[in-house]
Amino acid sequence: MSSEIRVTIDGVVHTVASGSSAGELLRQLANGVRPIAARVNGKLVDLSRPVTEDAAIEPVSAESPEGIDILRHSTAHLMAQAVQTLYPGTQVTIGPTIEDGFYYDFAPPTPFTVDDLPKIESKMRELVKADLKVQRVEMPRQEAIALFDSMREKYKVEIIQGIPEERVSLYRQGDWVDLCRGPHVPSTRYLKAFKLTSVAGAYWRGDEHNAMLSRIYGTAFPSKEALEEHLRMLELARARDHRKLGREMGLFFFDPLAPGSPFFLPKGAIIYNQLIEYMRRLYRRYGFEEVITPQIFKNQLWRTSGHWEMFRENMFLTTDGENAAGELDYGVKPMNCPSHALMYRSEKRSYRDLPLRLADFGRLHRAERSGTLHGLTRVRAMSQDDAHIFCTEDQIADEIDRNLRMVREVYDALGFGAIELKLGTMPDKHLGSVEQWRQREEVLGGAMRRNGFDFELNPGEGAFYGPKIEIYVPDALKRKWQAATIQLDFNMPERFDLEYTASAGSRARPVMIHRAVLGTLERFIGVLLEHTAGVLPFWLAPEQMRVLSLSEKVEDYAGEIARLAREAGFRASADIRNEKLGFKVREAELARIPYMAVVGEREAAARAVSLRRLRGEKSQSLSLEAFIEMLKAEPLPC
RNA sequence: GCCGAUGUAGCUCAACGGUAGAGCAACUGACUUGUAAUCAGUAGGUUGCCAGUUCGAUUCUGGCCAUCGGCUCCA
Repeated sequence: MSSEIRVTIDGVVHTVASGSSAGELLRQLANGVRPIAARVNGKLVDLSRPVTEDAAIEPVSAESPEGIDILRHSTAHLMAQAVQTLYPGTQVTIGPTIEDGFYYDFAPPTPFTVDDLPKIESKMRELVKADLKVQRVEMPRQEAIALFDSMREKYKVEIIQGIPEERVSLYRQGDWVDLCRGPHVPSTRYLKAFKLTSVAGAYWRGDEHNAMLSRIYGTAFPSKEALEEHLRMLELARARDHRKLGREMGLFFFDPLAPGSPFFLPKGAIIYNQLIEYMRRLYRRYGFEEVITPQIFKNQLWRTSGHWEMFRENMFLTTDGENAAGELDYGVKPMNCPSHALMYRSEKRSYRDLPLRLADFGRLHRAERSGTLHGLTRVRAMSQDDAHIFCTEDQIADEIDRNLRMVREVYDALGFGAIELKLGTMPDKHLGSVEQWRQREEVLGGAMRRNGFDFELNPGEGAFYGPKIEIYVPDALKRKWQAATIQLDFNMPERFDLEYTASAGSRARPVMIHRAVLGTLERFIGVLLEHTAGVLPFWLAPEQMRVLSLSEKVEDYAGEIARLAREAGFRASADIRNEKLGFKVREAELARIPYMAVVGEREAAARAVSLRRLRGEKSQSLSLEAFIEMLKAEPLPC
């Protein structure tokens, strides 16, 4: 073994003694850096890691993405140490970092509550002050199992038993130790800016049949300033919560008598219906035909479709009252696909009819578990911009293309920059052969690539009847919600025995594609409100223009302007109350009205308006005709 | 459904084992207004619901309902 090695730091090669730590080498040979970890030959390691071979060494700063991740992971350890110190008998499980923070799942004698957080935080600060060295220890797997077994950490034992490597690494700080791959900060004193944010229940290994653990969420940053900035951002995001905006803007409300079922007030209904009208215009261009289908079906339909088996617990069941035994022999539809299958089957179909694209804004009801409801984004009563495409297997690729183009057009038009696509692949329970699945997954993947979409795999998350494209959009707090979806279905046509006559006169089975672009309108509106902070594009704004009068003397003129705007097809009103202009402006701003037309005696005399735009700094004077023309020039997305 | 929390006037929030209060909104009046809140007055509540403890419960306890943060599920 050579006693000298060559290390490259900042592009300069140094010859040094083997065995110095990465931290020492960086301190001596790199200029003025204060790393919390190091990257040696591309691999993240502790600063204390000895370097024993030729290597390129880079510092990892607390501010770098990897550094922040290490900081958060180390803070999770710090929290676990504090928790086990304060609550003896608590077992540790896992504590990963997540976007913007970390969590750690514990098995405590009694679940934690938010009241425990300040106590834990102050114990963490004590441990930071104690400046405990964080040391890596490697040992054979069996030895680690014995160690954690002696500590009665049964979850850790289970985790290590699942690790294939023969040696595992542990990290020790003070008298506390945890299994961990690392790396970590050199000492607890590096952890200066953290906050515990919430507690939650979480199932061991994410399975609801397992024990419920007690999870504590927290976050950490390289500096107090960065932490405070993050907390400020969270505050701002909460101001954009669609539930808050819905109340403030008078769009919708909920009543405990219909849990999970929004009531859309007149203004909210405008947004809802404008989105539907937008989709209808697109349908004309993209070749969809809208249909209207029943709401309630005999259970026989759900047995045929498979919903009885797969979805019954999420269905509202009912009866027409004529059933002598009092059975719930009808089900309220949770999806439109069975109706469309019946519609397909209502006529003899030829290959010349395909693709048949049936669109449906029908109302759907799903008995979602009570704990899962969430404002407009997770509801029990909803409509989707739903459609089912019946086509031949050869037509699938074209249809996927068509729908991906539609997705792009819609999300661009509505200003969603950051949509996330995933390909849900073959689940454990599936119909069809692995080869068929791989080929069909490739059809979807190929279509996404062809249309210039990046996507990730969502392994095993396809439907049992076929793979699917899932499109996610984030809310104000970066939670992802699935909106658009495109799913291939080879099962439903089978169950309903759907057929078409092929060109050769033979019988063939069509493929069914389930797809939605906005997804559920309720959810979409929720996410859209959070994206726009309620400042909607002109065509979606519930009230597009409001005339603000300065005094009683111009009441008539104000009313006339609103009337002219309404006659031109706009949603307009006049505020002729006895209030100061500032007050009226403020209310119009809070209602997010795109245009405010201020009129006083000056404007009335000149038949003009003083135009103020929403969130506008200054006003602009223009003639009444020019103003109406300006409204008319506002674009529709299509 | 599970874990934790919350529920007081339309909204945002106080208070408390002994008759529940503010700001905004609503209503009435005055002011006649120039680009994000004019002033004054009036009215508004079985403190989510149902039990229990207590001389007395909005407050303490239990159950239920709803909501919020997560988990699971999912558009």
